[in-house]
Amino acid sequence: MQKIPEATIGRLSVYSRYVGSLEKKGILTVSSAEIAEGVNGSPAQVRKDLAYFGEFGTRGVGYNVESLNQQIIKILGLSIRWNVVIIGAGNLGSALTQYKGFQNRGFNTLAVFDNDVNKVGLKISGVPIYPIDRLEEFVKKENIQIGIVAVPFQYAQEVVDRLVKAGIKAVLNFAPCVISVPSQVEIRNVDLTVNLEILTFNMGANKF
Amino acid sequence: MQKIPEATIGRLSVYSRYVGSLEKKGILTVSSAEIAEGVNGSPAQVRKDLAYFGEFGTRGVGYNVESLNQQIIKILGLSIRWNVVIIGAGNLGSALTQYKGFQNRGFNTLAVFDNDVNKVGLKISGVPIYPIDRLEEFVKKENIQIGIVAVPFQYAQEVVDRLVKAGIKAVLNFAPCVISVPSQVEIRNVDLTVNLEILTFNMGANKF
DNA sequence: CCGGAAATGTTATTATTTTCACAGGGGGGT
DNA sequence: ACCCCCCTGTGAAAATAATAACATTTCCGG
Repeated sequence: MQKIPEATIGRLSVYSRYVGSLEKKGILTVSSAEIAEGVNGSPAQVRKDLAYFGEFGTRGVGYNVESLNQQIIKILGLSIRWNVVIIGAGNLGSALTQYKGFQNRGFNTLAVFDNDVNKVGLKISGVPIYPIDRLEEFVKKENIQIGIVAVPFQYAQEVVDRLVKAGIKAVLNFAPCVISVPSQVEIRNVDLTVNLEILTFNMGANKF
Repeated sequence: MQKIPEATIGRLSVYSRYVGSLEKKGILTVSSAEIAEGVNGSPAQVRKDLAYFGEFGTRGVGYNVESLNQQIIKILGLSIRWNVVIIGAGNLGSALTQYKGFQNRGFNTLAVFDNDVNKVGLKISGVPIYPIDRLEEFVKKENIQIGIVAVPFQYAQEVVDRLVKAGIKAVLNFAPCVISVPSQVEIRNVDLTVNLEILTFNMGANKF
C-alpha cells in the first residue's frame, strides 16, 4: 500500500479511454510503446503507472486489450456505478447533464438542482430539474455519492456545505473559487480561468 | 531564466484571484500566511512561488495588495488583452461564451463557430455565431491568439488542425481526447471525465 | 530445441517540487 | 536609539516523480 501519484491516476483514465477505443476496433494486443504513442506519453511511464497496481502484461508480448481495460476500470473504481447530482441548470450544468461521456463511464446523473422556479419541472436529456430546497433530502434518499457544482462562485461554498451535510462523498467544483470541505470528502476543482492563464503565461514566457 | 513549475503558474492564477478579492474589500496589505489560508496552501509555497519572479514583498510587513496583484497579472501575461474564438456553440460552448470570468481577466471572445446552420447568425451574450467555414479567415484577419475547442471529440483534432494552420498560438481543448499540435502551439486539455475518475479512485483507494 | 527479437517489470538514477529552517530587513513602541 | 516582534526571501534538505537502463520472460522461426 504505497502512495500513488495523482498524475498517474489521471493518466490511467486516459489510457483506459485509449485502450477502450482499441477494443472497439477489435485490436487484441497492445504494447506500452503503442499506448504511449496514442496518449502522447512515454512507454516507460505507461509501464510504471500500471506497475503500481500489478502485472497486467506478458513479457515479449504486451497487454491484452480487453483485460487491461477491465483492470484499469476496476482500479479507477468504475466497476460500480456512481450516483451523481448536478447543481446549477445554467449552460454549464446543462452541458454536463447532457454529456454522454459520464454515462458511458458509469456515472448516473439522477437530478439537476436549481433555484430558478422557471427551470424546475423541466428536464435536460431526461434528467429532471428539482428545486434547490430538495437537495439534501434527495442526496440522502437516493444515496448520491458525487455532486457536481456548476453554480456562480458566490453560491458555491454554500452549496458544497449543504452537500457535505447531506453526506456526499465527493465534489467536482466548476466555480472559480477555493472551496473548503472536511477531509473525508474528496474535492476537485476544474478552473477554466486558471487553465487559460497558464496558456497566456506560456505564450509570453521567454522573459523568465 | 530558470524553469518554473507549471503548478506554480496555476497557483499564481489562484493567488491573483484571491488578492484581487482583497483589493475589492479595500485591504491594503497581506502576508504570505494570509494568502495561504485564503487558497488552502502553505505560506512557504506562496513565498517560493512569488520568489521565482522577483521580490514583491517587504520583510516584516508583507505584500502590498494592489501592486502584488498587478505584478502577478503581468507575470501571467494578462496585462494585454487576448483575442479568443470558441468553436462549438453547444451547451458547453455557450456556457464558455457567456462566462464573465474570461472578460474580467482580459480575454475577448470575438466569435463562436458552429457547423449548425440553424445557429449561425444568432448571438450568445452579444457574441456572433459564424459558420465553421469562416474559421481560418476570421482567425487570421482578427489576429486571434487563443482557440477554445468545445466540439464532440470526433471533430476535435480536425478543428485544432485548422486553427493551427490559421496561425493560432494556443488551444484550450474540452474534448475528451488526445490532441496533437506542433511544438510552438500551446495546448491544454480540460478533461471532465478524468477529473471525475480521479475522484472515484480516491473514494475507493484504501486497497492500494 | 535453440537463439534472437520483442516487450514487460523493476531497480537505479536523475530531475523536479515541496517543505523546512533561518538569516536578514523593517517597523513600532518605549 | 534601541529592542523586539514580524514577515520575507532563500539555501538546504526532504519528498516526490519521471526517466533510463537492464534483466527476465515470451514467442517464433529454423
